[in-house]
Amino acid sequence: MSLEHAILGFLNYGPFSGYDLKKAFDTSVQHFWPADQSQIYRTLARLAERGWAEVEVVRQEGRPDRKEYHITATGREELRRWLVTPLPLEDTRSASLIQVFFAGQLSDDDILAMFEQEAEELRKLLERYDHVPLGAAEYVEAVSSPRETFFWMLTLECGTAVAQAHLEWVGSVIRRIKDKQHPSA
Amino acid sequence: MSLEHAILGFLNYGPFSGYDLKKAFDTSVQHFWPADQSQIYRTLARLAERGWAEVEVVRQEGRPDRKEYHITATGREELRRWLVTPLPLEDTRSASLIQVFFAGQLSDDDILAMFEQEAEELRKLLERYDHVPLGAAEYVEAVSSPRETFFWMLTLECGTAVAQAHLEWVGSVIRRIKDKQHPSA
DNA sequence: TGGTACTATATGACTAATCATATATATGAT
DNA sequence: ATCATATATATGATTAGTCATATAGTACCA
Repeated sequence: MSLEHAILGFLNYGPFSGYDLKKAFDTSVQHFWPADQSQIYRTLARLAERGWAEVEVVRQEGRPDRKEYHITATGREELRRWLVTPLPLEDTRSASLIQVFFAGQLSDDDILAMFEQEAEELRKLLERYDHVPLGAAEYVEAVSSPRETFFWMLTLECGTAVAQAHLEWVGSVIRRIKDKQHPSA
Repeated sequence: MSLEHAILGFLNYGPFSGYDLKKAFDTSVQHFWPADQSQIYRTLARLAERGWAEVEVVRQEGRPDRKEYHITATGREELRRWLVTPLPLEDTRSASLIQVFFAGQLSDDDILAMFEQEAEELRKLLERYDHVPLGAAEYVEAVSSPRETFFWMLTLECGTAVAQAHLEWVGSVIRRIKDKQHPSA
């Protein structure tokens, strides 16, 4: 499971609580692996069960107790093993391409609206990508290794490149439909 | 649920059995919506429950009976409603980007191997895309509307454009690492 | 005193999808 | 004979992920 290994990746930088992890996910890897709070907690419990992490309950003043998870030697081995394991290409599941596939029976106006809307979403996505580095700044400082930061930024580059290509394709489709360069029946 | 509507889309062309649908999915929309056989059957049962399709048992000579599903008027309405409903951008889940994110701790050789492997997978994917039209030819003939075919081909165009952009990004990363244009620590 | 917000963890219910497997009929090849 | 293959449908078990909700401590403000 990938979430397990993403969490191990963070734990390898230092101890995290579930609460910490949720914030870390939301500000750094959310654009390619969104994580649900309850799933993070359940996965942490599983990591402990498997011996990949150990729990330390930390009392705090003025705040509820935290359960800090520390990566173990076995956990490090498992992380390393997974990081060098070739992954099969994940298969895409795009509901919006289902809409495109069956769009022939809609009017050109409906279709145009559909694509315009998708273009709009993609532009918003690209803008959100622009703001990720600000959110991740905290973790960049904490780890503060230019090498780590380089690879963090690569993930953003990838998302941007793919979204841009997608947006360009949508643009080309809109142009063709506006110019009536597509079969009407 | 998208699978429901993808199935409705096919039923709108004519009656299908679960067996037919599985073949139709595998040869036409699999590249953006792979569908499991057992899930198709369960979903068909649900479509009938909801009144979006009706079952007709067809006896055959020399073969087991087929259960043909026919779309109903309500089913057509539902399909039409869904097709014009704006969909939120689905969030990406890329395990391989998790690997990239935490790749900093690996050696350059390990990292290079990882990206080379991904490039290889993407090239294979692009080649598979080239062969989709042949598989879909049967359905192109059955429906035989240039307009329908146009939108079918658009989904392939999209997949190709995105995969190509992805591959180009991987290539640029490989080049930078080979040229040592990245932080070593 | 009440309200809100933040920190922190946890569980129950559900859904979509996958995997393995079962069942049955018939054809054609070895 | 028997084995593989194609046609055809179905169920049980499991997993990953989502959503809603519960609980509880503390702080700060009105």
